[in-house]
Amino acid sequence: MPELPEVEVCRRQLTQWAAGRTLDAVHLVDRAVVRGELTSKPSAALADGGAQLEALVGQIAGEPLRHGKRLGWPFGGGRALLAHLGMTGHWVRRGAGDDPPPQHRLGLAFGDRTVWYVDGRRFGCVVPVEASAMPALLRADCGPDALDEPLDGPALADRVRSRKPVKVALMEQQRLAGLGNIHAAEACWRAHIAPGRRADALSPEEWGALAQAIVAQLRFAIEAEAAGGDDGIVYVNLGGPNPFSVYGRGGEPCPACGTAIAADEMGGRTTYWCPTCQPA
DNA sequence: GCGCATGTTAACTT
DNA sequence: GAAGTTAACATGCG
Repeated sequence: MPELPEVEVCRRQLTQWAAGRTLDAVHLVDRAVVRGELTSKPSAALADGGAQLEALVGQIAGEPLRHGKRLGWPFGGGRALLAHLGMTGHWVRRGAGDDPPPQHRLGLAFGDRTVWYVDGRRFGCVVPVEASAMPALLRADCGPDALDEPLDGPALADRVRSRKPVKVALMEQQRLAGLGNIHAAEACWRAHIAPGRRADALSPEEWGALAQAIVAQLRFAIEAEAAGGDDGIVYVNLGGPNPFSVYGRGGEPCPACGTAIAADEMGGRTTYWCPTCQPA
């Protein structure tokens, strides 16, 4: 599930659940979630991953940082974890004696509660690193954070301009860190820009509208998702009605004008837009 | 069984 | 070099 808003909600929950507390024990259920670098391949498991995590026991957890879709979580003793949620990763909290949630991969025990990393599809991972290196690794190969380092129209144009469709370029983390398939499409809808427009064909006004739309979309999503339960993430896109304006709504009426939402493949991902509000 | 899925990356083609 | 396509990773769901 995770794009920037989902990762930010995880960051806030980990802060609330663990920051300032001593890590009492580690339950490494699936060794493959500990990797030597941020990668979606479980086959890249770290050989001594268990020992690397055990080295954190007895240390005090700090407050996690976020850049784009990544987390960087400092611990005492000069250690830290980088984390990526992949496609299905999330963190939940349970009582120490409770059954862990299904598909639990890693548990971190703090007092009478355990924080579980859950990831059905196993594209997500944690990476043990030195705390001093963590901030740089956190943003390596990434553009500015789409929420915390917002760009104005001209700066956004400089970073995102390319011959690719604008929605595809918006998803490239080297240009701008944090947008994925859902929120890139939603931001384009908010800005009245067709996702298939070439990212070198937007006017200055359109770049300005897109810059504002990105921040508005991310703030909206974080606010909606932060309303989730205390013991686990409730993503806006899990269960319940679809909260998005165009994503996943092919054929349904546009919430603004009633035109049927269009769906097509773009850069290998299904893309949704309103042909009236977002004219080609 | 089939197609699809919110992420990332490598390999190959145009 | 830029951009598009496909596959791979592993799993669940409708």
